[in-house]
Amino acid sequence: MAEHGSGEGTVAKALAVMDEIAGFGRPVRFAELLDRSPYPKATLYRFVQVLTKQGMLHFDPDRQTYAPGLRLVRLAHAAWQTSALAPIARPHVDALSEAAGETVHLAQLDGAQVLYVDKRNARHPIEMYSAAGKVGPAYCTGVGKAMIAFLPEEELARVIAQQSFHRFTDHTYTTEAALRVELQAIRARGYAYDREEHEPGIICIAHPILTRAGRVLGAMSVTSSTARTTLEALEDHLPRIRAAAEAIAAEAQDWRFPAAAE
Amino acid sequence: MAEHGSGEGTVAKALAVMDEIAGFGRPVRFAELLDRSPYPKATLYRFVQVLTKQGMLHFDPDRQTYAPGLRLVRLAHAAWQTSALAPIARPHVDALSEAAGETVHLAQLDGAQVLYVDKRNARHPIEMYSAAGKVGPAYCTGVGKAMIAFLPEEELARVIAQQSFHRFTDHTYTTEAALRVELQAIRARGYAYDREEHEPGIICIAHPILTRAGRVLGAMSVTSSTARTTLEALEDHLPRIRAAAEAIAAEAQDWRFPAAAE
DNA sequence: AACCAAGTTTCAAATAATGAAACTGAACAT
DNA sequence: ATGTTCAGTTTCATTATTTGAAACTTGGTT
Repeated sequence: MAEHGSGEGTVAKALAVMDEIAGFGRPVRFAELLDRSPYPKATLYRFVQVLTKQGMLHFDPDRQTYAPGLRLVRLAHAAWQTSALAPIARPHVDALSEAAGETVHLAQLDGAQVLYVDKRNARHPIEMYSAAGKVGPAYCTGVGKAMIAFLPEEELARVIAQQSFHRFTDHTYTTEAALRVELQAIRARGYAYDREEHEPGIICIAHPILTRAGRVLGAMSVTSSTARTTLEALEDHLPRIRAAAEAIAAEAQDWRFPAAAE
Repeated sequence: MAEHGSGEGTVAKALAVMDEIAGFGRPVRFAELLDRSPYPKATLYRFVQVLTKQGMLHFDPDRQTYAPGLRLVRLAHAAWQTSALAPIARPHVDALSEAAGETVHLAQLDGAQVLYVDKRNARHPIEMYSAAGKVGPAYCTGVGKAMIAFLPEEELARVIAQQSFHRFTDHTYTTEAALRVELQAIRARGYAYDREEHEPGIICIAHPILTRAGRVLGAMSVTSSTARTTLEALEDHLPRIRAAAEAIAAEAQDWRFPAAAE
């Protein structure tokens, strides 16, 4: 009856193992995993076996290492395509980066983190998965703040509770109170700035993407560096960003999937 | 003791549900899923609940639909990055498409299917997830044939047994016997052609990526259309393709992950 | 108000997950 | 050769999770 701490479902545990492996950022040996894992050898072993047989992990027999598997890439493809935001936003992201001549990010909120779902880079035409799939902190990025500012209070509280408030730069807001003041300003203004809060020299202007009902779908930002421009200059792009964000919201809202064709 | 047919592990079942949902290619309602699912209502319900809580599925409360979730995108990012092939191959894929002025595909074998892990398009600079993550048949694509031709017999037999041999075009090989002859020719030649076997008007030349020991890592192709060129003309790119494939193989082979930096 | 369909909860029985310990086998040292 | 260590694998009685029929709730429809 009473929660005993060990009852969170087999699926959840298996996925935690996936996260662990993905977190390494490189192929790992079983023993390395075991060190970090709360599970006994036999249990972890079986998880890894099952996940490998399922294609969620790939085992390299030469090096005896495990890495996230191809089935994930297949599933993620479906996730991206099916998402109500990313495919719709794509042409707008393209157009915006073209017009602004700067890097454009499209992000969604994934729990308490920011997940970049698309990116268009100004110089190099684009960066692939390296961009899509990356996560970042919500409390000190333009897109992060633009999204959480418009969350209902209950959810916002949950998200804030999970922020690390690590001081990345001198400009990082490192307390809930300071962040709350900033979020209030963002709500009043309608969009967010990143004043080198996450990375020195990197600034951006970020706009939320909201449904008519005010639900947060994502955010979009135009990013540059202090070496190239200023926040004031970036603000020139505001009308475009706002227009793009609103267009995306409208399309995402009205959108129904076409009846499955072939 | 005896296999009872119903014992394949909870994790496997949950992943089957994921596949089912991903297969729809659009957000689905619970009832739709239930129709196609072998599980009773309560069981499927719990799976969907758990997967949603885990972020593997996303539930749209407005439309009451489920779709693959953001956690997948995060995990797939790790899969792509960690893969011993894709990140290494990227610059080579870039260079090859630049030099050839044609579309370049990078693929791996995922079970009996071809999974495209990267793509560079001649005209538009690139296509995102829409390309990476896509799957195709192994028996009638250039990259597919280039890979399976170099599989050890035992594995090849298993893969061939899983091919549909659907006739996509007049040129599709539709029997195992015919395919076996073609694979023999590919082994002799060292690379593969696609003579409009999958899509009318689409031709390509595909080269396997093999370790020194002969293990299949993937394949790479230069693709064009009969409207623009001929197979003979495409063959001019062979030296480049071969060089790229060999360079990738060499790098992938020697590659150790850098000691985890920050 | 009665009906229906979609979604949610319950609970005893059936099944699968658990993990300590024993085992295997390779790599290396003696 | 022989022993030692360590990484990886298997076993099996115990434990706790999953299962699914059925009952229930909810919201929309006739």
